[in-house]
Amino acid sequence: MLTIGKLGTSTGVKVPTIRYYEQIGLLPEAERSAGNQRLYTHKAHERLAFIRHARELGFSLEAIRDLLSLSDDPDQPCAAADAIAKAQLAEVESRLARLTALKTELERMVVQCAGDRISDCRVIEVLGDHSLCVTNHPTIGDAGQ
Amino acid sequence: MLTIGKLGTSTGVKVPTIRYYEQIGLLPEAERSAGNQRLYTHKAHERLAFIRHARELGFSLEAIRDLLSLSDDPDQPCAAADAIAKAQLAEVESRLARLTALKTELERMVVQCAGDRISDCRVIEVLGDHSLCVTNHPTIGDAGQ
DNA sequence: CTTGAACCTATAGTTGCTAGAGGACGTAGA
DNA sequence: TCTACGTCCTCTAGCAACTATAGGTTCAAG
Repeated sequence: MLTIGKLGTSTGVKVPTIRYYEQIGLLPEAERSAGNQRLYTHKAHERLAFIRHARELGFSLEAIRDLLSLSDDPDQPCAAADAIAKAQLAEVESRLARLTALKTELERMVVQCAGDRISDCRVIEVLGDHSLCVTNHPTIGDAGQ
Repeated sequence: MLTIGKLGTSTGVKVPTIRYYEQIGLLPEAERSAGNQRLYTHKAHERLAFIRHARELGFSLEAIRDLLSLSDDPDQPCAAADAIAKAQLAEVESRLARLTALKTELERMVVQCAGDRISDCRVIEVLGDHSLCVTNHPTIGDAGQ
């Protein structure tokens, strides 16, 4: 049986984060010692490691909740888990594409400044005039409330 | 003079977001019509377009606040603006590197499932066992409160 | 002159934590 | 046995950057 601190160090998840996961129901309520301190089994360690790994891969807590409930029921078809992972992959690919475009633009912006005064500054200039921008970005909002 | 709705559609920023930017002081308080509705000048449109463009490039509102105060004062040296942009570029490059690694791993995960039951599901398997993972991720937490 | 879209304020909710206050527990040494 | 210190407990509030909701006003078209 591990204390919350040991569980934290062994999984690489901060103590308040573990309590938070319990609070939102991602982890079951832990057993308690005589003095009311949480005690964790090997199973809990595995579950938390799963969560942590999925978080590293960018899965939302909601997606992880779904994956956990799938893995709790190993006779189910695996299509649902696959779909979640594929959605995640699509997300990552789209973020990747956008970031690559941003990187290009930032590089152009930063290469050098024409002058040494703000009035000649390429950074400010590019940011102020979208038409200087090569890339196509999605809209931030769609206006109208 | 534009209403907030027109300003929103013309810049691609949602109406509540514009009000939010005013509230946190990124945009100056707008003039009001007789009926207390906000009215925007061309200057405000430019400023909001600048903000929006910078947000698209991933700059934080704090960074944008700094850039705006720099551009309000065009005789200052441009080094500070350059530094902000360079920091942003470094950020983007680091996110890009991590995302690329994640993509590889997700692809491996998704390629196909060995079986059609969860118990054989590669997605669940990979997430449950970090040692199946090739890439090096940063820790989510450093444990201990 | 009425309808309905667009506006107003104010407050609360979102995601995924993190930080702080104020106190109890647990263990090692004096 | 005492005491000190690290770890634990609960609870509440805060972070970014918005988004949503409630309940009311204004404005332009028909």
